[in-house]
Amino acid sequence: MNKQYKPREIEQKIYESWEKNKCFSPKDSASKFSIVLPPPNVTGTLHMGHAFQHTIIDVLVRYHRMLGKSVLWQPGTDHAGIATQLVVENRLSSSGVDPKSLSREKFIEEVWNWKELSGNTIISQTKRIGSSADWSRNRFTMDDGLSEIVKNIFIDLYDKKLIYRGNRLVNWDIKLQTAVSDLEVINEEKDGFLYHLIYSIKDSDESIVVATTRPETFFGDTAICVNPSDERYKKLIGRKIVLPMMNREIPIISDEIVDMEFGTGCLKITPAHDFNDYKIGKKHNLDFINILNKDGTLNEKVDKKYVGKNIHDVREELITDLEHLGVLREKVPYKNVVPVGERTGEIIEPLLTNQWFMNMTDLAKEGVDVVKEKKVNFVPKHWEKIYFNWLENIEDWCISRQIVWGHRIPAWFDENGNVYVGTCEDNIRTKYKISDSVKISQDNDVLDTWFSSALWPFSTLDWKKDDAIFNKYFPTNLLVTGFDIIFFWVARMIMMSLKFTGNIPFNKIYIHGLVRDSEGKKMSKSIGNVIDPLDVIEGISLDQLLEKRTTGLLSDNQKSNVIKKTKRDFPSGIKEYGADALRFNFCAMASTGRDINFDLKRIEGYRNFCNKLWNASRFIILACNDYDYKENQISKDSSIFDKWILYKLDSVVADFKKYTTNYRFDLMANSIYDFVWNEYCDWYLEISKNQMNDTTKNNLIFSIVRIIKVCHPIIPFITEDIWKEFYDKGFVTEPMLINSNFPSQIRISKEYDIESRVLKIKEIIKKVRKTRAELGIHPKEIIDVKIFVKDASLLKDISENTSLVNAMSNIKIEMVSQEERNVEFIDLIDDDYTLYLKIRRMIDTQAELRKIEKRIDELRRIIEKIDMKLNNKDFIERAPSDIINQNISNKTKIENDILSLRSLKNTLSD
RNA sequence: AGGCGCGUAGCUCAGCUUGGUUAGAGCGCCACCUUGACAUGGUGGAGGUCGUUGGUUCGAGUCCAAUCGUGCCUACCA
Repeated sequence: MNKQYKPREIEQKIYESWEKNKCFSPKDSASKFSIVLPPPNVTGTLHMGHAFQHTIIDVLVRYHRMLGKSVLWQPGTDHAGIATQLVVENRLSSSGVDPKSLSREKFIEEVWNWKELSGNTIISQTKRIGSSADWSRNRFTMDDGLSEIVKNIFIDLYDKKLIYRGNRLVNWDIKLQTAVSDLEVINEEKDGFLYHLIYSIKDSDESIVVATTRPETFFGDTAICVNPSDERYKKLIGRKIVLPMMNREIPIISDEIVDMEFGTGCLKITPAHDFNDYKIGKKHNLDFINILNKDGTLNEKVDKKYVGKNIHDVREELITDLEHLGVLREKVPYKNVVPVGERTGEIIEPLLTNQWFMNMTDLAKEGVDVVKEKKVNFVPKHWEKIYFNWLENIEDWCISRQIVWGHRIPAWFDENGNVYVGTCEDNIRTKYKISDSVKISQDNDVLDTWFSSALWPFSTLDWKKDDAIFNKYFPTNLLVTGFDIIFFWVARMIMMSLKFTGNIPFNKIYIHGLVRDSEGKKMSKSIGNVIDPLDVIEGISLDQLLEKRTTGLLSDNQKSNVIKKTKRDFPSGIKEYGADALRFNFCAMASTGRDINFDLKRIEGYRNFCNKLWNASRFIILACNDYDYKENQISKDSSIFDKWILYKLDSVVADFKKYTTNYRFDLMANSIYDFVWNEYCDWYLEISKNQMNDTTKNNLIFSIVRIIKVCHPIIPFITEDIWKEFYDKGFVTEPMLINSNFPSQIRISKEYDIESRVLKIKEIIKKVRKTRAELGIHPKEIIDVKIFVKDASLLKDISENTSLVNAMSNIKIEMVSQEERNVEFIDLIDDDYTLYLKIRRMIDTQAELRKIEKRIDELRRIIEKIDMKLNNKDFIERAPSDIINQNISNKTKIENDILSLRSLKNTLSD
């Protein structure tokens, strides 16, 4: 074995051997554990969020696999309609091809080509972090099988009248020229103005003033609305105003929705271009005047001068015109919220269009019920509120998109606009008895990507195709995902599974936090603060990192800042830490759903941990080189230390189980870290050096094998590599760790005082070390120590282990049978024993005395506090007796400490 | 505006559900140590009035109320 742990040399080879040996396919077993991967975008690359999520999943998957279950981790990717289409369009454009010049078929072919080219990137990256998904079952939402299910489900929902076609106001992205989901619209606060416009009232000299942030929509106004109880305007209700420039008459109506306090208390209504106005328009039966073309230009319904101009460009021009006409009364600065398309950054326009909708009322109710009935549970629980809130306010889902990459809607129109839904043209003609003479053509729209994602938990598990697979693995045990995706995925998966399989898709939903940069900012290409998980695994030079971070920035003037920060935070780039360290870090940071601030120093710590584990294994291999290990069991004549370490290891095993059930991966990681480093390496391995007999050798091997197993789900690569060494040495018989069994508790000892006995010995060693360090006595100088032991069991333990105590604190110990008072010695006093240290040489006496005084004062204050409790009648009467006893024994202990300190003080003062 | 989090050591975070050790960890810092698994290491240490104020209680980092700071989500009054 190498002296140093080098992840680069082992990780890829190990992953290949797992794949070659088909380790990720489910084993045959009665009990199962299954999980579907929320499909990542096929055009994307792996980011920290994926890496975090995959780590959590993989820990659970590997653990359950080691428990001997049939484990299926179902992977795959999502076709991401709009995002993918944009990528391909941009590629075509930059190679000089106008995407719009291609036919639908040709364009789709281009997308498939691109998918073949880039679609595997994220998969190979996922493998690089060790994900043990069953790649032989990899699925893609546009695959034939999945597409078939999508189509059939659409038809079924249509036949059940849950999907319908309607002319409604939708969020329209004028750049993409498609409807987008309101989840894909970001509301941004922007500086704007509140424009006060004067409309004159027909057949009178009077006028009315409306306030608006979007004056350009006035071309489409079809009413003015005031509050019915507004004294200022009451008399005007029912009158008409004349729309300036247009000379169109529109009524003044009234509705309680109008806030009298805001603006002028007078609202212009543009039903075809505003969601609230739409509702008012419906309620009051107003005209709906659409003033917009699909590309965002104004149509012939507006003043001639403005026809063909982009609605986002005309505001200034229009305001000038209105000012000339005397229509503009004032312009008040105002912060308003503007809806912006997530993908394009374009202002989203509400637009009246024909779209396909899914009625969500009943589906949502069932989705709420299963969570209320605890059939589906969120971890952490508070996310269910978010879930309820969304489902309880849900509107019908607009499922059609005006793009070409995606599942084409299985609907056909005849020349009169009648709609027919079926699997194909032939099916339609039979189903609806349409003769061949009638021309029909398929709808050009495709389905929202999330429609197919909603089916993912059952469509990927061979629903209606392979009952054996489906019945075995569905419902899945768990969904691991980010909170930002609760609506996109979680809610819709639940609703669609209930509808079509009659069952929930998973019974637990673990919601993890966001991975942020070290300052807590969201990682984003446009801010230039992204850290790629692959770069943490394999390392990256500063130059390459700078190049990565300065491409894709929002603006050029950010560049120098990004360069400065990157140089400050990563002066020599990023070192190679390996996938295991990254995974351990994610586990350690995964507390109760909190966001993670990504800290490289922390990763380094876990890389060091890997090195520690590596070297502990190496030590045991070297130490046991001559030992013929064949019995996988505990020797009868184990020392208390042998028993103690197995006892501690047992509780780590128990912890692991507990922390998988309550999803506390941070505590799991800490439990392992603390045990391996602070107990096993710092104490047991050091102790073993002083008692390197066959029993200990046996116990070293027995324990390290168990440790490697327990560590494997978190850090699979290094443990599998160490396992190979163990296999070669005959420590284990199973060739691959991934296929081995997770340790169960062995409940090693019936001697329940083992831990406290070992603790005593550790305490003696630590006391000596501490005194030595405080007095500045060189580590190499052997101190003469006498010990008087009152407790019989301790007396036995010490006499049997004097050489060990000597070696670990570099002293020469002598057992004495009575108290010794001697000025040459300082006393370290405890309940059960007193230590006398012969200190010949002292350094900086004054500083030492000051420290001792300070410490004595501290301890006195603590005693005062305890006394206050003990002297309090209420405390004695009301507090439970074990608490009182605890306080009493603490007091004794602290008093002993003070005595020891006084002895030290006296010795020093002499 | 409403909802949900967060505020504990220089930094990143546990601990709060179920109140009771001298409030913990990693990193960083200081001193010493190139001892045969590991300097990606060892030994020891310094560092915290648990955001603030009140309340409940024998006892509050933990429960309650208020308040300040901060982050996110939802909805928006045009």
